[in-house]
This record gives sequence, C-alpha cells and structure tokens, in this order.
Amino acid sequence: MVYRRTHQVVKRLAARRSAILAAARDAAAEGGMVAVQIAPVAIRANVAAGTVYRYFPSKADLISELIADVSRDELAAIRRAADAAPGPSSALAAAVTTVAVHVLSQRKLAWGILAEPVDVDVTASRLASRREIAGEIAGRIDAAVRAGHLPAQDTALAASALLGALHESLVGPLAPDNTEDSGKLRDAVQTVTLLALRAVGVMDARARGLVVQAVLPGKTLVGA
Amino acid sequence: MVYRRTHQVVKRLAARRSAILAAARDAAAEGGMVAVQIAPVAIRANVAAGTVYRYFPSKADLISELIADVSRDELAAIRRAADAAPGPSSALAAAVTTVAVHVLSQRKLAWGILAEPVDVDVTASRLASRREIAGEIAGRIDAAVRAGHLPAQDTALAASALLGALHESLVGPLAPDNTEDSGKLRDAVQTVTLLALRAVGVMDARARGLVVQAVLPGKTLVGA
DNA sequence: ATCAGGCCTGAATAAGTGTTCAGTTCTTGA
DNA sequence: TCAAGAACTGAACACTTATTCAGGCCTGAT
Repeated sequence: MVYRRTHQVVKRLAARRSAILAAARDAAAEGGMVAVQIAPVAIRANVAAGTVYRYFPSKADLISELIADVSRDELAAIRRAADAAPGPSSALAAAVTTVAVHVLSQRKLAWGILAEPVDVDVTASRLASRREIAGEIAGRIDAAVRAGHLPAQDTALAASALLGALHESLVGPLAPDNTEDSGKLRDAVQTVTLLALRAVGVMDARARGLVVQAVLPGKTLVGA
Repeated sequence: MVYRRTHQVVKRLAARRSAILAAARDAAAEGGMVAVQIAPVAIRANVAAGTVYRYFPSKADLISELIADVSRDELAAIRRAADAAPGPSSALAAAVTTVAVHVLSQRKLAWGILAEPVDVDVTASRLASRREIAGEIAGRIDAAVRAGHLPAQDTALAASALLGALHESLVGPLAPDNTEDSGKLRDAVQTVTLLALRAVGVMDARARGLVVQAVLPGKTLVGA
C-alpha cells in the first residue's frame, strides 16, 4: 500500500467532522431542527452531501451527536455554576438560573434539542440528554434536602418538573418573544427561578434572596 | 335539479365527519400522532382515503381539528372541576389535578396533542390549545392572588410553567412508565400538584391539605 | 323506472429528502 | 513522476405518504 493516513490527514478529517457538526449546530440555532437537512448542512460545511455520510451513518446519527454535544456543554455549564455556589440551596438556584439563561440565549437551538419535531428518530438521544440534565438537577435538589433546606421529596420527579417548567415558560410556544429587551429577559429568568425554587419547597422569602444572588453574577444573556 | 340534500343525508354526512375525527382520535390514543395517517384513519372510519378529503381539506386540518376537539374537552373538564371547588385556592388545585389526571390517563394522546412530532404544520392549533388551557390556569391563579392567598406574580408565565412541569414530569420522555400501578399514578399526581401549588406560592403545609382535598374526590385514573 | 347530480372509491400521482454509488480528485510513499 | 488507495462529489435513486381525479355508485325527485 502506498497510501497511509498521515497525521495531517487525520487532523483534517477530524476538522471536517467538527465542521459538519458545527454547521448542523449553526443551522439549528438559526432555523431550528427543520433547517438541519443534509444538503444545506453540507453546503455550510463546504462539502458535498455524500461526504456527510462518510462521517455520520445517517441524519439521525448526525442530529443525535448534535444533541449530545449541546447537552454536554450545558451539563458542564450547570456544574460549573452550581459548584461555585456557597451552599446546596444556592447551588440549586445557580443551576436553575444557568439553564434558564442558556435556553433563553439560544431559544431556537434549545427548542430544537428539546422538543422540535424532527423527521428522524432522535428520541434516544433526547432521552439521554434529559436524563443527564435532570439527573444533575435532581442531585442538587437532593443535596439541599440532605442539608435540611428542603422537605423530603421525589427528586427525580421534581427535577423533570422543574425542567419542564423552565422550558415551557421560556422557549415553549407560549413564551413571550422578548428577544430584544434584556431587562425583560432577566425578569423572566428571575421569575421562573423563583417559581422553581418555591416548587421544591424553598420558602418564598428565602427563595427571593437566592434568586437575587443567583442572577446577580451578571451573566450576560447573550451568547450561550 | 333532481337531487337535494335531504335531512337524512345531512345527518349521515355529519356522522361520517365525526367518525373520521373519532378514528383519528383513536389512532392518536393508540399510537400517537405518528399513527394518524390518512389511509389508516380512513380504514378505521370505514371510508376510502379520498373520502377523508371531502371532509377535511388536508391532513393538517384534520389534526388541527383533533387538537381543538381534545382541548375543548380538556378545558371543559378543568372548568367543571375548578368551579366545583369551594375557594380559589382549591379551585386552582382542582384544575391542576384535573390536568394531571387527564394526561396520565391518556398519555399517548396527550403527548400527541402537546408535543409529538408531526409531519404537517399544526403549530397554530397547538398554540391555540395551549393558550386556552394556560389562560384558564392563569385565571385561576389570578383569582387566588386577588383573594390574598398567593403573592402577586406574572400569572401567564406561572401558568405556562405549571403546565410545562405537569407535562414534562408526567408524559415527557423521563416520565416513569407506571401505567399499571394506580397507586403510583395517584402518588405522581399528588406530588406534581404539590409542586405546582408551592411554585405559585402556596405554603407547604396548606398546599398539602389542598392536594389531599383535590385528589380525594376519587377521580379514577382510568378513562379520560 | 329513470336520470340528474352529488358522493365515494382507490389506484395513480406528486413532491420532498435521505441515501447511494460510479466516477473524479486528492494524498501518500516509492 | 507515478500508482495505489482513500476521500469526495453530486446527480440519480428510493421511499414514504399526502393528495388527486376519472369513473362508478348512491340518493332523491319525477
């Protein structure tokens, strides 16, 4: 054989794969999952349609990886925010706020990852994504319960309820389209975080304090 | 003209229309929206595929009407339950419980109406459906606020958050599949209702009382 | 009984996209 | 420079379902 994959080629292949995934992500962020079609994504990534299939066996695999990718980033952000908090309750508040801020700053992408109809089956990937995020939130709730800050409860159910509340109210079809007004965005984040904390049993007064703390750090609402 | 629509014919036409809608509903309840395809629905309704188009201009219209139909029933059930309650807080609890019980007893249908991917555009109909239900819940929250039972808040946002929490935790992909165990179903309804009430600011202790009251009336979890 | 006119049928059509693959281009080592 | 082998291209294909429509059937008035 006179051809071997040299390091340079391996790097280029990896780069191309990333480019395709990035193109898919951009497409989803711009137009939702409906815009993630092989031909357009290929054009964005500067390859031919057929090339996509050298990197992903099918569209379902491409989208599944996209979902996994975004989820991984999201989970990392949640952990970072929660771990930086001084205690379990404020960690929970930070986690919730992080999710809220992220979905609001990338609404189309979030909607696409979470719930937008797709013509291929990505339920497994979506399920895994939800499991990861919900598991993290459940863990934070549990920590607060163990610290005596919250009443005992079914943390898994509570976690999925919290996420459902965040998603529906912030990126669901009824969500007000306040893309412009960053003040209103911040209000929405605060309101929903407050609801979430109270839902798991934080007293109203204390919840308000936690919300202020969690939103204070000045996270910008623009840019993931 | 030697042919006029006689009353008998008019009735038959109406019956056929209902049969098609009912067939669509049955299909959705059994297999989700993915099972609502023209040919199978036509077979269920004992008509030919082409006949469906004499009653509904397109599949999108058929599904939109299906969604509207189910929503209308749901809204009526919510109002009935809430109006029968002794006060605004228990009315809210009754409304939430009603939604929870209904989605649990018809999970596939609920998922189909709410969020399942469909190959035609039914966003308008789904939006209207959510608006109706969320509006009703928002009204109930507002009543409780005005009665001084809850802190002032953005009731529209709260309502959509509550519905999101119910849906995600009860019929979302993470929802445990307790179809069999009616005891667990009841627990889930109670837990989620409790979360919802606390979320809008009902004190924990009082919320627990309201939940017991709301779930008590012995609604069966089987059969819408 | 008859026929005018709508109603129903269901096979054929249409249309959109994911997927394939024969041919072309590029990369590597000699 | 060249040959082998891999990667890339993009037009053609495949597949699924919604939708259509020409022809047959039924209903109602005469």
